[in-house]
Amino acid sequence: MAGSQMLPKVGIHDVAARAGVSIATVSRVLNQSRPVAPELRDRVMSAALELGYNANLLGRALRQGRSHSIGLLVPDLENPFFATLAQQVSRSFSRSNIDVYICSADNDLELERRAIGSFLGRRVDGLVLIPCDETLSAANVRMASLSVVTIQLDRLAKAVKTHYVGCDNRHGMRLVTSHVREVADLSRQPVVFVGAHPTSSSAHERLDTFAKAFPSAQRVLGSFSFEFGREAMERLIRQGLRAATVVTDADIIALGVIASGHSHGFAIPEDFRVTGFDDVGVSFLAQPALTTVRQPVDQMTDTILDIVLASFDADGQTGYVVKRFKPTLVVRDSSPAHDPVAAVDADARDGG
Amino acid sequence: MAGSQMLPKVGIHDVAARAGVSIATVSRVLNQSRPVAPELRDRVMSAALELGYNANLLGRALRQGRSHSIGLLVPDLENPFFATLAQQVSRSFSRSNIDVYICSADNDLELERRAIGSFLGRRVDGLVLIPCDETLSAANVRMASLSVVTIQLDRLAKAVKTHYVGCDNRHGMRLVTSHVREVADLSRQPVVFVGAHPTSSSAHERLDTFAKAFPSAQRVLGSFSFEFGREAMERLIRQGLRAATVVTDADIIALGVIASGHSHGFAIPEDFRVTGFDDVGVSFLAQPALTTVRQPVDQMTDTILDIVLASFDADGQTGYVVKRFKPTLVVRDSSPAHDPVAAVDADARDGG
DNA sequence: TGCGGGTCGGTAAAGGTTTACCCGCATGCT
DNA sequence: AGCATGCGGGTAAACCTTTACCGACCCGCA
Repeated sequence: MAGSQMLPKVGIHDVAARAGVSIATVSRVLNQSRPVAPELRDRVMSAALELGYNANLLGRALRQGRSHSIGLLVPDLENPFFATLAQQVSRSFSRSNIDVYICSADNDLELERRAIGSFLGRRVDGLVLIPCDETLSAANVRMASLSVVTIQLDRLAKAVKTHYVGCDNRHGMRLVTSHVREVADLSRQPVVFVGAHPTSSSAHERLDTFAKAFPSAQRVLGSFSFEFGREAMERLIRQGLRAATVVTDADIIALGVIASGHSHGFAIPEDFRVTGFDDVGVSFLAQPALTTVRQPVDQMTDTILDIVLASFDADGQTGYVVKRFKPTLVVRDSSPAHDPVAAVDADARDGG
Repeated sequence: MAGSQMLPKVGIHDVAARAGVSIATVSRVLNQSRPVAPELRDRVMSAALELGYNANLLGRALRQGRSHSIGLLVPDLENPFFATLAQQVSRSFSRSNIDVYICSADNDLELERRAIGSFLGRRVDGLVLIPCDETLSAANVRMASLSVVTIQLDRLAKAVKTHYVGCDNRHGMRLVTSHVREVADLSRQPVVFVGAHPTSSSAHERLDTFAKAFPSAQRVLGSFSFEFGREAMERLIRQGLRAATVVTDADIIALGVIASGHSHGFAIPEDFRVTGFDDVGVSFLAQPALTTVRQPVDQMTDTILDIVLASFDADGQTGYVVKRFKPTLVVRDSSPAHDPVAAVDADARDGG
């Protein structure tokens, strides 16, 4: 059950034999780690080419103690925000010729543990983690951080010291609440929160900040998914809600909310205003385009690259980098700046 | 620039020393590769536990010639269909304790080549590829297939023999065209195609089949992205199109089409009917819910697992597995079965 | 001419495992 | 009692690199 002919694996010895030199010379030519006489160099190069030599990175990593790769562990690839982060981390690191290997923990602590263990066993040079759970992932993150430079991304596990790169969720949510307050005050319509259970630091921080701004507002909690957004909205409508501003803590949830609103014949933003968080690709294509909070993803992933590269040189224990980027509010049609009617006009101008 | 204290790496020798046995015994205990006297076994186990031993998988893989991992290379993680495939491949393989490492080629042939080279260098036990380009990826795929069991997924590179798992795109598109033809014939409205350039086999097959069914229909071609779907629809509307059935070859494109239609004030499905392909998670939340073609993703990834496992036992060159699953048509509101008015009633029944 | 130093090739060790092979011991059978 | 057998432990080789170290050679300078 394999190809027509699996080529016999060719190693550095084979190349050396064919070129009539020692393996050391081959290695030096291939890695340019020391000058080699032009004639030998050519012989080695063509031998390698003819044999189709492909270095065994296991041997190299074993010897060097470096694998030229990092691991990236996300809780769920189907969450488009994490997919975007993954793509962008790959992009940032590809510039430095460091392979990025992505794993999904599938929102499961045991899988998260296993994946981290495998990454460590394969001696990745760095580990970027988006922990599943604010408290329960702590042990997993700690295990990683003891062996390799570890950067938590977007979410932060409690009580474990590592580098962290994310956005200022409290600031982001404050942008939303103050944006939302104007309309809410004028219309005297309620503000409700639909978001993930605060079991991840980002959900936690966003919910906290919302609760401070609207202490008595109703809150419906669930998971980071389309389905939950939809169910939550169904429930609210079933409870008799007919007009409100719905603040969510993730675009995917907001999309579910909007879908449910539509399917019940409500108009957005006239009946319900909706806001998201993250600014994933789809959100500006939602109908209506989603007001949301944008995170500077490429700056974030560039910072991660910097941390990893810095960890290579200075292996003395410097402090931990903790970087929270300021997110920005992107006001779109799902929750217009002032009153819905004006916004509809703006939309018509824009679209027509 | 590291943790408080990076623990010194503990190897099998350390465990052996602490347990007062030889490294062979340690290895045998840890892998249960041969029976060991209970007393020694316990000593080894507790020694390993106390030292926090974590096997170096590089050493193991080097020795065994197997890494207990496979690579999965996708063209673009931000395409939700590929994200779903990736997630599901991970799930299937996690049951067999084989790590799945995901890389994104970012739709770039050179990155694709590099990623495959790295996977091979790290001696993955199998490689699952979704080639970027039907013709230009051939060399990359071939390189992989010469070294390791290679399965092409969803897309098939021309003129290179490997295993293949995908869906019957022609059948899927025929389901769409015959579904669409009824309405089109009645309403005498045009049918247009909006889809990706036929540079991948799936795009190719879908376009082909559509063209056979509607030879004179207009076609707008671009990339597998929201943005393209939107631009294409903008262009069509600018050209004066006011009512039509828009057949797309991917849900993400369909979502772009719908968004653009909405933003110009058209009603869907009354003015424009729209169909997608793939049935990604968002599509049933689209407004209106998207008619699309569903691929049996979990069956597909289970098949991949079977192929890889089979390749472990029988390393004699058996033939290649080529499996095309029959997709199914999922009719939703974006393109109702018969006439739009009836469909709106159905929607109301369903939603209310 | 003799010697110091620089250049560059080779030899061998090291990195962490698994496993083929060997050996000692105990057991059981004749 | 003697021998075959088998169980279970250890030693060392092998997997594929990189690289420290050595040594040969050449050049230039005194």
